[in-house]
Amino acid sequence: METTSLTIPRYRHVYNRLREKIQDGVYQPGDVLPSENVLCERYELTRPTIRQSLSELVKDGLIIKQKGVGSIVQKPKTGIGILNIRSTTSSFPKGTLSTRVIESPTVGEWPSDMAFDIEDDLREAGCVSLSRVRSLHDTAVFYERTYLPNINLPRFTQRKFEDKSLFKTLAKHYDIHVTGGKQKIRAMKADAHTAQMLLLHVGDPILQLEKEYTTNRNKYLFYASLWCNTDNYYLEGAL
Amino acid sequence: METTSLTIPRYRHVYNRLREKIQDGVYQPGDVLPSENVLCERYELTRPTIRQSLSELVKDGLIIKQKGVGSIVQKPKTGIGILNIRSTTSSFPKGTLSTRVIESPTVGEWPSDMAFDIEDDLREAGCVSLSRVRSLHDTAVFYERTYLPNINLPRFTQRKFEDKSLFKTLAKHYDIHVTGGKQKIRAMKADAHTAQMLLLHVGDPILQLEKEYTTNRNKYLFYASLWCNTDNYYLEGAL
DNA sequence: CTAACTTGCCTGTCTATACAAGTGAAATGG
DNA sequence: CCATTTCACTTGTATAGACAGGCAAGTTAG
Repeated sequence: METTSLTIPRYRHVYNRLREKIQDGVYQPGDVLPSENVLCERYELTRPTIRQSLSELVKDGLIIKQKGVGSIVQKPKTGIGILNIRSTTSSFPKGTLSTRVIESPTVGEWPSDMAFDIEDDLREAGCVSLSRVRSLHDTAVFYERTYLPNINLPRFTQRKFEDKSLFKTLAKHYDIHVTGGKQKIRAMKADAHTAQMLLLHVGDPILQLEKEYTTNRNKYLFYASLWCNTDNYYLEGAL
Repeated sequence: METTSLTIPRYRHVYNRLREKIQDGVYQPGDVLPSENVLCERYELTRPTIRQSLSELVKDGLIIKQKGVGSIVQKPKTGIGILNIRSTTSSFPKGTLSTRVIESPTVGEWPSDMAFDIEDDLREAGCVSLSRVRSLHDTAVFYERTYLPNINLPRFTQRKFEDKSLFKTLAKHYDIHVTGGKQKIRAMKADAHTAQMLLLHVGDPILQLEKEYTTNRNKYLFYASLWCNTDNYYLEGAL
């Protein structure tokens, strides 16, 4: 019997609430969040749990903590927040990012020029790939190709990703949660295809990211390649 | 009275030990680290403390954790590990990275084109800047300019950074520890000066990083600009 | 021999508590 | 009025223990 853990951890619940309040402007940049002890009372949790929520906000760069002072809300990012682990869509305020699906999910082979080594199990299972272009304020900012192992993903190729994020789809329908990963970054010249996708000229400098995501499912990794136009927007992230 | 905290936290001590053992090959890639309970006994600490050490190793991408299995050692990075918070020198095995000082620490003004807003206090204090070129296997991989506020840094301009890292110098002589930060990344064409530093041609695609570091000292921030040649080495980091 | 079950080990989550140490404002004393 | 001390509040570090849930190997029943 598969016992999917549909209960989200409490620290994540608090993280979500606080993040909403920061992104909605309830807590303004420069403000100090309620102290850890106050949050303990408010959410009826103990301090280690609250601290775990706050440390996730630090990871995202939404707050910084100062000993003897508190948790200070940071100014929202002006660039593209895809350096950290959150899904792309959740890195932007609602409505600012638009997505165009170039290639719907298709079953096929793994690409030959993967930036990461993949295990034989995954290679044999084959690969589901899709590609999208994301735009910010009507300028194409990045072109993304995602590769997932074709294991236990019933009806995946028929799903739509227009409005939903891939991360949420994986979580909701397949109980797959991203737990971590690695990335590689380099600068390169745009080739013909990428230039077309990002509305640039061939040879323009673009930024390439290769990502490997680990999940709660043992040995289930998936991959994404991104090409970014950074003429107007930096990539941003916390250290 | 200044009471400098010269005792390092225990979780950091364990982190350092484990990291040494991983980088020295005592624990090989694919190996499972001793379980948390075993580490508790070995270092005579409790599990939350051990877990904090391990979570730092996860941040660095040195291990990943798998529920029901353990902490699995990852393959060492083949690229440049400057996306995370560690100092540049500590991101490389000893002896692989060479540093050439282009401009020794000099007191002057802040640059006019800073990627981050700086507070008035810092601006008025003036700025100490230095620049270095770092090479990996005889190829120049990045050119780095560092900017520090000129506050309480006696004899700083006379110090040498040839062999020591800036992070260690700040920690040892001034008790300044880096606690976090932000970064911005973009792709651009090399200008004349950068091309000369990195032995490239003008117009070649290079990667630019702007970093803002926060420290344990209240309101003491410092900054670094990096230009990277990613022709041969990716930038790598954990998510 | 194979499939189902049991068991032990492992990490993930959470509680309850304690003390150390940094910060800033209020109280105090000259 | 100003400098110093005190104090309340904050986060940082650490202990001790509990229960859940994933994983793999060994055991047992068919």
